[in-house]
Amino acid sequence: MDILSRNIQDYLKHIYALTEDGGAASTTDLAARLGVAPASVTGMIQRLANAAPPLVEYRKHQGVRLTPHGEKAALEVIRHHRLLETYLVTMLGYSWDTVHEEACRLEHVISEEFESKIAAVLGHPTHDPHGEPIPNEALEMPADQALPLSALRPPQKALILRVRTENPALLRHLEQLGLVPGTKIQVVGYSSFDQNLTIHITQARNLQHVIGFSISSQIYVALQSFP
Amino acid sequence: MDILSRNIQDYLKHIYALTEDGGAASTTDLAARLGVAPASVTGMIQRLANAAPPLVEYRKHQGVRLTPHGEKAALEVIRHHRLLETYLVTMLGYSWDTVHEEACRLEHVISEEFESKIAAVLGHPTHDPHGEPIPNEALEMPADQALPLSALRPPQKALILRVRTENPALLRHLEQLGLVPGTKIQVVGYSSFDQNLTIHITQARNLQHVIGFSISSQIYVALQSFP
DNA sequence: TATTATTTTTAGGTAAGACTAAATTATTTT
DNA sequence: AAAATAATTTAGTCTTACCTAAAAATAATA
Ligand SMILES: [Mn+2]
Ligand SMILES: [Mn+2]
Ligand SMILES: [Mn+2]
Ligand SMILES: [Mn+2]
Repeated sequence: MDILSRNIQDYLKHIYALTEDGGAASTTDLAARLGVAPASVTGMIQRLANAAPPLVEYRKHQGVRLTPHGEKAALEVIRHHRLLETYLVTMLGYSWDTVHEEACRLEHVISEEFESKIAAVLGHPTHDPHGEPIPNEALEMPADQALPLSALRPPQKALILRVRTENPALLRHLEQLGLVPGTKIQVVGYSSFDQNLTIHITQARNLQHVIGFSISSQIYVALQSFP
Repeated sequence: MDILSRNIQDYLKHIYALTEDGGAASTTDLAARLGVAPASVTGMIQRLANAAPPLVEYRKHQGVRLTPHGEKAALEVIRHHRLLETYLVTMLGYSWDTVHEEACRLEHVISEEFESKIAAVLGHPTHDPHGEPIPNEALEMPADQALPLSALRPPQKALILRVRTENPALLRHLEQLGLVPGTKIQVVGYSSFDQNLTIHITQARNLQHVIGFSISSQIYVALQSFP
């Protein structure tokens, strides 16, 4: 298993995302993310587990997690992806809702030379246009203590760090609302019935929005010191 | 045959190159260029000929040529390739002997948006770093009346237009000799025994090189008006 | 705990695109 | 024209990566 096919690279990338916070990645979740039948995932998972060296650790019906080898390979793809997104937005004027698709194709074919050249041109960025951390050249992921906006309650204040979606329509929506990385906000309302949050955008005088859980759980923030 | 696989795209590109000056492309030549067994080429050619619409015209043992459909597809890939090469050299500092490989992978995955963005950034270039013409947006190939340097005899003068090789070692060699697009030269010697040409570089006082046919036939020039 | 419902795996198939070895066809040479 | 050589095609396999349908295992519910 010397050179990894682009399909395998995508599998590893998605397994990484699904296992980032602890648990194992289930067959169904992977199938949904990859747009593929669950049976196909089972087949691929078995190949990844039987590879030499193994890329995932797998116990039937228990889901998968990455081995150190698999994680390294995943981080390499993720670095490519996020550097590319940054490059496309910064240097070629892509909008943040369209970069993902392009980067998802390019990530598998660029050389290490290309990677290091765009990293240099960009000044070795640590975060992509959505605020996602970019692993450094040694593939270490910059740590941050982000938590989902959905976990906040009034009157907590926070700084938006990243937006964890690739959905172009949602990204355009968030941009319209001003809920982008770098924005300072305050939670000013919460409804326990539907989990809606009312968000006030600190910089703007009377701008506030009511957002549902499916949005607030995708936005990651850093809590601001609070008197 | 709606979307063409990258393998098919490469086949079409190489068929274009082999048929550019008239004739048909033979199975063996294609196999050599693609780094694949002749039998594999036969298999692929049959698929290309039976596609709807057909991409090549094929008669057993007679070689192939592109249909108008196939040619359009080939030119699309060639435009991608040459724009990419130009971008990599101009914007990312690649050297002209290393761009080919990178462009050959990227050409199959960039979107039309990417194509038009880099074309715009570069100011819609008409030639790539090797002097090869870049088809315009309508996929029309800019015409030029280039002829191989190997066809010249003393004391003809010429301007180097392009270098038709992807061989990194040869490209580095030519750069060293100063035989790059834009250079003005004069043929000052010819040996009918080995077809060697002695080339004088006009700009430089006493710089001249003896080059063999396998090099001079790869360099394309425009004849300079001659008294 | 027994029965459903959900999730996951197995079994059997397909399509691309490559390979090798053997068979054919074309082209040269004698 | 026959024989030898070179080029091309056919036949039979292989790998990757997907699919559907059926079987099996796990989780949820009565
Ligand atoms: Mn991808
Ligand atoms: Mn991103
Ligand atoms: Mn290519
Ligand atoms: Mn070129």
